[in-house]
Amino acid sequence: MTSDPQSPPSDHTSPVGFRAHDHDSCVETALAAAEAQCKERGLRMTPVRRKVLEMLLQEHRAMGAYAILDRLREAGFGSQPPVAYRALEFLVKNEFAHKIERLNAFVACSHPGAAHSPAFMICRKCDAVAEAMAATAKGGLGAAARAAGFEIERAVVEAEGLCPDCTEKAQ
Amino acid sequence: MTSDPQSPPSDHTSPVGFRAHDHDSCVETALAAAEAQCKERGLRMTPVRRKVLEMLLQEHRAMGAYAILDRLREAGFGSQPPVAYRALEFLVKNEFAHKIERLNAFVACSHPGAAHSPAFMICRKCDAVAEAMAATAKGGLGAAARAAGFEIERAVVEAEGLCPDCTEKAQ
DNA sequence: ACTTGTCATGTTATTTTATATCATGTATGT
DNA sequence: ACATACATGATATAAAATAACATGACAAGT
Ligand SMILES: [Zn+2]
Ligand SMILES: [Zn+2]
Ligand SMILES: [Zn+2]
Ligand SMILES: [Zn+2]
Repeated sequence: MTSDPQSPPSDHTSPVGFRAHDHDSCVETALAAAEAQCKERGLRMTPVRRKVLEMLLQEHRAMGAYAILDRLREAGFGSQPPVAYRALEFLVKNEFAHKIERLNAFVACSHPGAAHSPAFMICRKCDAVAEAMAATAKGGLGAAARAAGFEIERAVVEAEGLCPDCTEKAQ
Repeated sequence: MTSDPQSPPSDHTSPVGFRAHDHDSCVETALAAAEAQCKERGLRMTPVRRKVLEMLLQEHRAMGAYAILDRLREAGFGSQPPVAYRALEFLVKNEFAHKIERLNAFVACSHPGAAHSPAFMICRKCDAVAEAMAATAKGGLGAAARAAGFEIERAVVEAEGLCPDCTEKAQ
């Protein structure tokens, strides 16, 4: 399923979300990378899990658990909530995907493998999501945390706004 | 209404930024400030809204909508979800309170009045919440956003970890 | 005082998101 | 083949949030 048949040739640059890129190969690459990771770390990339990851990669935007579930049903997998939630739990725990708290939705990771604390830019118009690496330990929050004696273990950074496309269209 | 009639003189160590402080006066001050703000801005601080804000200030930690609703019922207000959600919507919209997305819960604002983009430190053990001012426009995310052509309008920053108290106890 | 418009509250019902639990199935190591 | 751990499937329920509609309070203008 090609979302954009004639995507520009080699513009596969960093903040993946908002830049044109060869999506098919991007999906395949990421899937292969995930499989490799699983082998390496002794994890099981089962059919449901792979299917969910594939969907998230294809969409390249945040998807709700029940939207995912619908597609799983169509694809012949189990059709009850736990099926989707369990696959998502696996993908999130192992950092193949992330949860966007603000949307109660999920998105494929753009930096698989690399241990990271992600920051997201979420377009409020088209729901596109781009993932950047966040340096939580630095910056104002890190300083505030140290001052307060708070031990940061994990951080959620979600910026909402307009993606380049939607900004243009809004002229 | 004091939730704790014989509260010890100065051991009311609910964490504002995880620091002991005179909570009663902190609540009263904040409530008064909110009322003043409302007058100034032509908003209506009605009984339900005041009660909810008071609860959030008293608790000084994240509270779920349904916990709030329970207390509203006890206090003789309406007992159906919209009652709580509407009061919360008002408080959040006008920045007297914030929603903690990660917890589906709400917390009173620690910097009322000041226009701000908050960042939270949430203790995973005791649920205490401290609010810091975030400089989203600066920092790595701001840079990434500018590079990607993304217009940040609003940002959620939520750090999870251990507060000083819980860190100590964990020795 | 009466009318009108706006905003707030209350209630019912429903939707959306997420888990708990138990039974069954599948891979893996011995 | 057996024991074990892990995955899936299905039923049921919980938790969080909203839609829709009726009623009530209140102020502004007449
Ligand atoms: Zn990632
Ligand atoms: Zn957009
Ligand atoms: Zn605040
Ligand atoms: Zn704590």
